[in-house]
Amino acid sequence: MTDAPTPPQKPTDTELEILQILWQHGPCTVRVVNDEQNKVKETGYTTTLKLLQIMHEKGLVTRSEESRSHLYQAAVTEEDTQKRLLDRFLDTTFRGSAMKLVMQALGNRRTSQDELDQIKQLLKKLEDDSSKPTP
Amino acid sequence: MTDAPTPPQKPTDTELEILQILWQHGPCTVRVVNDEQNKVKETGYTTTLKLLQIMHEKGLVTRSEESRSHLYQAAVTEEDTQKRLLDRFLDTTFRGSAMKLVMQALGNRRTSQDELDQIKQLLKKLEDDSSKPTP
DNA sequence: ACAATTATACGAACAGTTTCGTAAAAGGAA
DNA sequence: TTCCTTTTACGAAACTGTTCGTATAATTGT
Repeated sequence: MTDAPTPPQKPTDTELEILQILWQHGPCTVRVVNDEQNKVKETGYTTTLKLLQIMHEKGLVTRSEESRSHLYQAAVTEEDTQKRLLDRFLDTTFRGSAMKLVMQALGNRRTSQDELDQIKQLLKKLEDDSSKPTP
Repeated sequence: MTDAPTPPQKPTDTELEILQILWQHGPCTVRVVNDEQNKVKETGYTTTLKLLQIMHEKGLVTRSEESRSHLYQAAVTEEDTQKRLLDRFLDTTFRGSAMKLVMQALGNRRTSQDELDQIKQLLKKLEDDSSKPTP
């Protein structure tokens, strides 16, 4: 092994958009990523290319150069990234109060009964765990 | 009235840190804000001053120039800002799924029984409301 | 009144991000 | 082969956000 042990970098907004595309599509060529971006916002092809190259340097994506069109792939999982960003967001915006955030998130948006049930289930589990923390 | 009807701007990270200080302390002089910042991270006085001036231009803060040391005050409420930022964060990071965010937030951090109770109460209220949406 | 301190204003340097023009290499079709 | 298309690589411009040096004005103390 030579390098890139941990890529604990905070992706920028645009980088996150690209990661979303990669998470949803799996390995993609620059062309595919660019097409996806253009569905939302006009973006030059070399702009997308450059971004992917930079993300590669940062270790956010890996790439296969086997075929002429390189295949880019997310090097970080969606959940890890969400967790990292959520931690940061919670601290900077809600001063660490998960509860305030949860209350706002549930209050602001319409949540389906099915989703509410899932949350209730999690709450029950959290309460059970807290009664026997270290088994 | 002349201007500044709505300041719907997304504060930068540093601006948010300053807003937090203003929300916690109420109207502050540059000196006070700078002292607070220095408790966390060394920051030059004129750096703080410049930031506050820019935030003033953007309409994020108001200022009173009555005394020589101007008094700066948040022009946006903490809750409005949290709501705005949460909406954006939810879309960019969790693709709009409030549930996924809530599950992560509750799962990642230790939440007290009291807080869990508050959330359960909110869930009950949400379920009640959904049965009679428009009274 | 004078010096020292403290404030504001302003502009410029710096760093990071995003965009794009242009060149060069690779491949495919005529 | 030669031409056309697609791709990568590279560098520089355009932006944004942050930091700070310096000038100037107001205030205080001696």
